[in-house]
Amino acid sequence: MTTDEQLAYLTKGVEETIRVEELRARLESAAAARRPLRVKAGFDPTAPDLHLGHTVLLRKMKHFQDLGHTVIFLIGDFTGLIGDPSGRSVIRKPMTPEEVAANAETYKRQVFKILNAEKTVVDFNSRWLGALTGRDWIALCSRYTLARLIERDDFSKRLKEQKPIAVHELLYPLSQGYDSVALEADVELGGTDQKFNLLVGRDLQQEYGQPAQIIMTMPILEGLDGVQKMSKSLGNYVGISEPPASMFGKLMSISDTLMWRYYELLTDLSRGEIAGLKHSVDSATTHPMEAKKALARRIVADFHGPEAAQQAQKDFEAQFRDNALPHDLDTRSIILNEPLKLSRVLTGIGFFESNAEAQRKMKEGAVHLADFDAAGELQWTRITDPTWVLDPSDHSEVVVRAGSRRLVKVKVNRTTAGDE
RNA sequence: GGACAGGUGGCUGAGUGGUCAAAAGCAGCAGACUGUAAAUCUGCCGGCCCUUGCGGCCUACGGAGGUUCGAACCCUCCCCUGUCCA
Repeated sequence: MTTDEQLAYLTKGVEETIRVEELRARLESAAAARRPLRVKAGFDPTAPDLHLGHTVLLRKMKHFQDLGHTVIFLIGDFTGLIGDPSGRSVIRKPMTPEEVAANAETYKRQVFKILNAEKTVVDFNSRWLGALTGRDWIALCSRYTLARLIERDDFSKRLKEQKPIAVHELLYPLSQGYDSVALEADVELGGTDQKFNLLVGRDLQQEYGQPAQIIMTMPILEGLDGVQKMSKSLGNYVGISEPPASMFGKLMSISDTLMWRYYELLTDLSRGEIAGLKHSVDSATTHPMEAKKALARRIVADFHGPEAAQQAQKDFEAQFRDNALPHDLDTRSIILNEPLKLSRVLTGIGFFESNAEAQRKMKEGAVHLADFDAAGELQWTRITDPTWVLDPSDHSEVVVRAGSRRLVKVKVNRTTAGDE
């Protein structure tokens, strides 16, 4: 591959590269020296539950691996104590080594669905940051200025809005920058929200007599709501370990506009191919829902394989188009000896937060029970009476649905006498 | 250390003695319409209980006390945040 081809491959989908010319030079010198580049990306140790938003970055890391470079998957177990100053933050409780190790394992299990395990170095920044002495910290801090730190968007914004900024938060960019020094990183990847931290790394490396790393920022993926970034805490995410049906369903619920963004960031289709598909939808040749199904199928296949993706689509169509039950219907067992209000059952299986909410939703007509009639046809009955009672002697199992997303089969078991 | 301004439900933000479980907006959930899309309309949106009623009870407006028949609202002390001065 020529350098130009490599550049095109590596910068595809990237929001910003600082600087492309430096990357070119670094690629060339590395090739000449037969030395792989050291490519670093940091991850928070507290959220080992990866979602599609993370895969945008992981894909880019993989591209570097494809070209033979070394990817360092850095777990920020030390910086995790500070917390990235993206909100108001306090000093977090240190995690035990066991917790960190457990999270790292979880990471590996998920990350290697995309990354090549053999070409990935997993490291922890507590290895060097934890070893710094007080003097080392002072030395590190002396190499940067307050004015430059508060240039950071989060800081200047909070300053302007008269919101608090704790002093330790200033250490976050410095610590992350120092990681690059410790690792002698050639390239650091991150989301666009990481730009400031990545730039600090460039500066600090030069302060410590190293060539400045090239930084590449990846777009932040919007969550299912299409507005806020995909995040677990906002609940607008698709986890990469989720079962196929759930992934498929969530992807089908995104807006048509967002669909194109997902096509761009979560599939391997080229821009040209995507544009072609979009044109086909715009000209009413392809129904938008079909385009969305294709997207969902593609993404599910990435993590579960094509057969599972195919099945997920079939189930989806059965459930929402034909009003049937999915194949892998969730089943919950409950113990019930006495008749019990359905509202309590619904709260018990986690459909609703409280009995009060369950009753409210029942009144609103959100709750349905499924039964098979004499002809074996599935019949849905809407239960709007909040006092409706489930009698274990009438039902050994019921299928309940609340809203469009909550659907489960409840097995009603009775304990034998004296078995409490 | 001083002066001043603030701390209300997931967020923004009204309310300054009873009619306040607390306006309004956002977010969320549900219903209708659909393609589990968008837009729109409607309802809900602290908890518990039941006889599901414009029902009863509990908890809640930074914390602790106090005044009052009654406090998010008044008083005292404390904690927290910001601005300016030092």
